[in-house]
Amino acid sequence: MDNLPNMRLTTQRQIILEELGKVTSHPTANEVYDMVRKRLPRIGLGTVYRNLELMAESGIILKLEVGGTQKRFDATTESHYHIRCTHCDKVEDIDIPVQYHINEHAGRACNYEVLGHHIEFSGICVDCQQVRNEKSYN
Amino acid sequence: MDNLPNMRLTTQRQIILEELGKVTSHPTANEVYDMVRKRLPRIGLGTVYRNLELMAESGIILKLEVGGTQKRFDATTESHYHIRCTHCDKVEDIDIPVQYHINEHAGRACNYEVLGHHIEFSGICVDCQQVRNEKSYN
DNA sequence: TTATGTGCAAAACATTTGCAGGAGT
DNA sequence: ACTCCTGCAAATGTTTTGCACATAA
Repeated sequence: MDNLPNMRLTTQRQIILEELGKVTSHPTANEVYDMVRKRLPRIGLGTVYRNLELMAESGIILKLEVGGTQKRFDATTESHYHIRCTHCDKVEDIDIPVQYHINEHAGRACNYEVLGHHIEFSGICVDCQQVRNEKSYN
Repeated sequence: MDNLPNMRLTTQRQIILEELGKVTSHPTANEVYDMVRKRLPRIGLGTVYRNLELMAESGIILKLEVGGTQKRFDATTESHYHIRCTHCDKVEDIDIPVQYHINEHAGRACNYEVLGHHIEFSGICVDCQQVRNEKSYN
């Protein structure tokens, strides 16, 4: 945040960043709002959106352009991949090596100036597998 | 559509499918609505949404869970990847081989039952590169 | 005939924005 | 002081839904 000129260090920004840093989930703006509101009850949802957007632009957090209806945010900016549960829509990190070379691959295959890529796996998380198994015993 | 029991072959469905098949772009529901409305002026946007969703569920079209604010749809159901322009938000197919094996990779790395994956590249399309070049001559 | 589908309009969400007052620098 | 930022509320944009009527099977 301090690497951006004209970006003030407000209480709201500090707390948003702190709360985002506390979790390993990939919360939506609304979830961040709920977390932050416990410490700053009067904060506005607009402020949360504005600041998550700004921080993502300046690169101190990551905005996940994943499927689903809501954007998600992540305090970790290192490149990594995600897996989303098709049942409960939870998003988790997945620990497989990032395929840096496929950007060049893609660059050769199209006329775009390729900037990056994101791999999103879909599957069924352990919790939802469990629920399914319990159901099949009925 | 005919592989689904209880799914009637209505004029609306046929035309939605036909129009989607005509284009190689990856139209949003609203864009499909505009295309279809030229032939069926009284069709409702809700009908378009309902049917795109149903067809995607039954596997005769593809719903792209890409970034951006709107869902996009594709008459091609074969697995392939996409690139999205970070300037104009256009989505195009990208012709690099699908990495079937990385699902197994992912399966070993997490406890999910991995169902599939999608790679979304981001970059700048030729049109937007052009615009940028023109601007820099000012 | 009857379950399913449609058009229309309203509702439900997610996100953005305008503005007057508040707070970092 | 002088911007930039915030809270609030209203606006916007996308998708879903309720319902009475229509229509494919």
